[in-house]
Amino acid sequence: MGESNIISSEFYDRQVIEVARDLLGKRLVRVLYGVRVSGIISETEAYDGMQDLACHARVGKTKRNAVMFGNAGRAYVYFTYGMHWCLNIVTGPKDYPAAVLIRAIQPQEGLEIIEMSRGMIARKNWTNGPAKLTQALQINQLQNGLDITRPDGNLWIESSLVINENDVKTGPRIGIANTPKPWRSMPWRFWFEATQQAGLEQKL
DNA sequence: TTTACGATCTAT
DNA sequence: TAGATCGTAAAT
Repeated sequence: MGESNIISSEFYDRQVIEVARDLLGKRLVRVLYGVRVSGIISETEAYDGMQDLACHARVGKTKRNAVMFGNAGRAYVYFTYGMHWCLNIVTGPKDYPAAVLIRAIQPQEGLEIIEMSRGMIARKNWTNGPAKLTQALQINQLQNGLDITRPDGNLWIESSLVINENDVKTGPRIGIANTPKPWRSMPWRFWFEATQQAGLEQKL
């Protein structure tokens, strides 16, 4: 099922900032009902260790954030705002809590399943937010701690587009207004405009 | 046990 | 711009 180019743990076992940038253009793949459901990662954010006061790990290791303290290449899926699930990929060495939040994807495969998962919502709003894409790909607490460097969990990331440095935008992370400086303004959000990417716009 | 607050989304 | 909605971690 096209699993030959699954990204391996070496990719994730690096500085979280680098991984967050390099995940742009990669393909997030979910297998549901035996069908590939996928999208190109178009927006990410890096959360970097206990000193980063926007990171869940700032309070130390807890039951909730324990996965972040584990090996790179695992899914850290957390529940927030009483109703939403968000997907992160753990990076860096064991016992260093860092992860990349996947904030948006551009749908590519399994559009019927995405439409079914998202209900009667405008197509452009299917997966343009961290809790929207988990809804679209049916990701929840069952995927927390999952090894995404293997195909058997039905969730992984494949190499795909290469995004030019000129097309990468950066800025402060979203939704952390109460986080102290300098962490509130660190430019650790990465994204690219999908329509600028040749080959991708035709598929959108 | 109680409280305050979210790494958000949606309708208004 | 505000309401939904509840797990989590710290305070009581």
